[in-house]
Amino acid sequence: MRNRVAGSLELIECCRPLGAATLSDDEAEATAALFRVLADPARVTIVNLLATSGEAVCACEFEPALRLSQPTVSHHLKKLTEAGLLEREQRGKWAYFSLNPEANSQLERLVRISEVV
Amino acid sequence: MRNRVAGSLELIECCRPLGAATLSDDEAEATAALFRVLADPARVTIVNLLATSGEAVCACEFEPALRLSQPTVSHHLKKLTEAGLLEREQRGKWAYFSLNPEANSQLERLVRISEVV
DNA sequence: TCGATATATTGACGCGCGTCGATGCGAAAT
DNA sequence: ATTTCGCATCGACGCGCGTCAATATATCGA
Repeated sequence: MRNRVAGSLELIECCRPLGAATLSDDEAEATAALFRVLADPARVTIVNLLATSGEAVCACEFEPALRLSQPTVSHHLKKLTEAGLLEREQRGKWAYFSLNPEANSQLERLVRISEVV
Repeated sequence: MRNRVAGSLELIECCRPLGAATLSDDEAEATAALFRVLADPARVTIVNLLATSGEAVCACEFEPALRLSQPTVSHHLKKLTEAGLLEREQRGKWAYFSLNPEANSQLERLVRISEVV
């Protein structure tokens, strides 16, 4: 703090002190983690493709759409699934992915950081 | 694509081909860039503090609230300002920051990637 | 003008992440 | 059982980012 002059009791305010944070350190980290999952153009595209598709999509379809190697696509799908945004379903030897129904509410939670609750 | 067996005309579909992406490469990158700006707990906290404060806040207040050095706080404030989420105002030797009125609409744009337009 | 204070910039360091080739694993087909 | 195919995992590489100390810049007060 810079509002107390050394050797004096006089107070010099540069501004009103901030109230306590409404987000704990853990909550801020969790929110940032969710943002981090979507902070990549490939993962944004995957979510958008699934949203416009409306149904489960085979993993092999993303490779040409993203123009990325198979291990990289698998890596992105795993990150999105771990974050709870995607659901994975095994059909024979194919893996199908779809948007988790709770994805929208998770994203809406992100927007609330800029709104007074 | 893997739906055509070599040496045969038979088609084996693993799934219906995806339609064209509704997001261009540039749009996906721009969306990811906005996510990336908020993919840090310090920046999430800054936005949240400004939202709950409701008014402009002196830069010096963030240093104790975030428990980060002054150069690091300045770095985060710059990133948020460059992204159009914050507005900067000089008052004497103090720098005041506030939420850009367009911040909410920018964040709402992010949510739409998971919704069919 | 000179010193003090607030903020921005620079340079450097370490860590995490996106990416790929190689490999492993499981399921289906022959 | 063996082969083939789809996907996951591993190991490695390069790049970008968060962080800080040091320094520069700017503004105010004496």
